[in-house]
Amino acid sequence: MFEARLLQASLLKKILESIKDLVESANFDCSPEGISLQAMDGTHVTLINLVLRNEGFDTYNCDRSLSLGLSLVSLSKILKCAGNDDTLTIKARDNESDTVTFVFESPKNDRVSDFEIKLIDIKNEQYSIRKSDYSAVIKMPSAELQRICRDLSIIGEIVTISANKEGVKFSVSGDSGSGNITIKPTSDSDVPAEQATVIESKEPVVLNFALKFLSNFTKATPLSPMVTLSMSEGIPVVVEYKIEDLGFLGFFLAPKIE
Amino acid sequence: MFEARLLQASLLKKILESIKDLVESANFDCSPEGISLQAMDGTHVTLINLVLRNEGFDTYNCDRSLSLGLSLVSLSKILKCAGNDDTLTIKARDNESDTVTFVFESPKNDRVSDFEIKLIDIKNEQYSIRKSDYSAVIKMPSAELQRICRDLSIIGEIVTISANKEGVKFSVSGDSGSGNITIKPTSDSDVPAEQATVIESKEPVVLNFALKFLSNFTKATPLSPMVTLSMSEGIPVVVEYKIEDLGFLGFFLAPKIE
DNA sequence: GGGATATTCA
DNA sequence: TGAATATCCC
Repeated sequence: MFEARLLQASLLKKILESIKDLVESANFDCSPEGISLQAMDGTHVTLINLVLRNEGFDTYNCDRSLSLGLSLVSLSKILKCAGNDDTLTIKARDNESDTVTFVFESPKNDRVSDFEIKLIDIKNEQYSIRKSDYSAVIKMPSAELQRICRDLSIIGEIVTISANKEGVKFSVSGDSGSGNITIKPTSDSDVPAEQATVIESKEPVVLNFALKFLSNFTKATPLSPMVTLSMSEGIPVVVEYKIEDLGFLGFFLAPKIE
Repeated sequence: MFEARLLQASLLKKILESIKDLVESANFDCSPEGISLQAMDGTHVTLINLVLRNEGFDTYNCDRSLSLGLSLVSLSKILKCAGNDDTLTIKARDNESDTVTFVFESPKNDRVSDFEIKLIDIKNEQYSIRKSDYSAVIKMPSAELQRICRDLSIIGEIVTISANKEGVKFSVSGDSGSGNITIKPTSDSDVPAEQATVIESKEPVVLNFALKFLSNFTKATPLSPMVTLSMSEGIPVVVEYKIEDLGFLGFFLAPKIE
């Protein structure tokens, strides 16, 4: 028996909005510690790494680990049926059951909806997610990254991110011209630390990425006011959104080699 | 000579939006008491029952009864030409005339439009609308019914409505899974009576309906903040929207027999 | 009040 | 199928 109750169904809604266009289906790995999901897109360019720790749930009961394979499109459809302030309870029997139940309850408890989704058998690939000692780690407002990706997508398809101690430059060029957006670490001491842009740079890095994917990642913006980009030469960038109290949603994107 | 003046042309606009996809043409039966319309869809699954009482009109003159047969699609096209705050005057000569005139006037009276539509000869079938003593009568926010129909349409095509004193359950199942939405009577005394969900249940009922039609009925949502569902085993459900001061728009839908 | 999304019209 | 609009959410 697995049962996890989340006060804000909208959290999972936002998570699905930001991953459903990247991956068709994935296993939600439920263990006593929490729920996690790792999945790669069809072209194996991006990897999604979602971690939701048990402490972040209103209630969390998981006797033994189980993998819930779900169509992310179906799940996102069902989550659209949740009211904006509904709570969510996820219920699954055990490994033999072939469905999982999502229960939404309105704040006043005058409306309860439950949806059953069929489970899909997905072979559980283990992706090695190694903690690297990144050359550059940038913490910045997530809305700003979203805006940058949106703006640069108008110009071209590939963005060059150059980071050093002084700042981070996002460069793009296309048929109609080219553009650069540079952000600098926050110096204004009026800005609270949680909202400050911070660059930790061990050595300068320059990497190219497909804007299409980066833009897609920024759909997770509603999850967190801040985002971190971790980069090293030759390995995937990590774009990570903390999910308050619960965990985080990370996206890995392999750089384009010219 | 028939002449009826309505302060809000938008009311008739909303009425037509919610019925024009169900019935091609219908008779507007004008009598000294008001205007009424009964019509069935082509497949004889739904019946529309519209009542607009004379008191609700700004002015209302009708010497003797007459039936105005109109193409609802044409009428709805013409009503689209009305400004949002325009008043509407409906004018018809008598039974010999073959047109009816719709006059729109802007609030400041600086713009007057008039449209003439050809009358159609439609044989006036009398549908027996018997007031039944329903097993369950549910009054609920119309937006909530609309939301429920929209959400459940994502999952499947047939909804099972089960009503008893405790609540009303809308159930649906489809390829990807199944879902139930249950609403309970309002217990919160802070909610004004006009906005409260109320269930009058004589005996439990369980009925199946095609969601397609129910969803269509909910296009009438802009007419009223509340809607009532009246149900008894084996007879059509009535979905009724009160139209303030004027009357009501009711939809009858025969249940699906399994 | 601005952005995003859902619905409607062309 | 795309664009404009209306509604909802932030």
